[in-house]
Amino acid sequence: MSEEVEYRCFIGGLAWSTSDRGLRDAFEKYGHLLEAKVVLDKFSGRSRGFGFITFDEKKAMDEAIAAMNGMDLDGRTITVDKAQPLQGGSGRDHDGDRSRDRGYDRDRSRPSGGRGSGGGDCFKCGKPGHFARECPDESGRGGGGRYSSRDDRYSGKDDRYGAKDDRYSAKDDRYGAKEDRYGRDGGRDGGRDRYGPDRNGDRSGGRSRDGGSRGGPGGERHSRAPYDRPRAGGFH
DNA sequence: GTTGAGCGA
Repeated sequence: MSEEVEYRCFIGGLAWSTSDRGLRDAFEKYGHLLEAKVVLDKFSGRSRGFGFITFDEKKAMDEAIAAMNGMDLDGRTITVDKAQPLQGGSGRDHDGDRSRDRGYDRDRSRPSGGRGSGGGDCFKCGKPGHFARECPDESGRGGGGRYSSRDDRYSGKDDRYGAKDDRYSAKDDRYGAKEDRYGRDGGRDGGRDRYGPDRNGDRSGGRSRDGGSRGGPGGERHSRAPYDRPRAGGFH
C-alpha cells in the first residue's frame, strides 16, 4: 500500500541520439536525480529510444512527469511516466491484461531469486560478480572440474557467438549494399570478412543469403534500415 | 521508434 520506495520514471519516445546525459540534463531541474539512464541495445549499442530516471523525492518525480510528459526533447515528443517495478525476470514478460496502474498500490511479494539477488553472490565463495561455476576461488574447485567446465563453457559460448555474428554479417552486408556508411565498420567485420561474402563462392551469381526470396512482387520486407539518424531539421 | 540491466544452482 502507500507508495513505492523508489521514484523512477520511464521516458519514452526519445530520439536515437539522446543519451543518458540528455535525460539528466532535462530532468535534474525538477529535482535531484539519483539515476538517469538511456537504455541501449545490446546488439547494436545504440539507444532504444527510451530511458529511465530516478528521483530521490516523490514530488520531484511528480513535477517532472507533469512538466515533461508530452514535451519535446531533442526533436522528439517524449512520454514521461512512472516506471515499472522491473521484475519477473527481465520484465520481458508482457501481458496485455496488466495495466499501468497495476503494481503501484498493489501488494506483491519479492521473489527470492528475482532482483533481490542483485547482490549476485555465488554459493561457493559468496562474492558478487560471478556464479559458483565461475568462482575464481580455488578452495572449492572440487578436483579440477572447474577447468574442464570452464573450457567447455568457453568453446560453447564462442561457437554460439560465431553463429550469431554470422547472421548479423549477412544483415549488415545488406545495409552495406544500400548504404556504405555502416558497412565499413572494422572490428567484427575484420574478423569474419574473409568468411562472410567470400563464403558465397561467387557474388555475381545473384543468389544471396536470402535464398532468392526476392524475385517476385512484395518480396521486400523492409524498405528502411533501423539506423536512421534523427536530424535537427536538416543538414545542408 | 516506448518499460532496462545479469543468463544461474
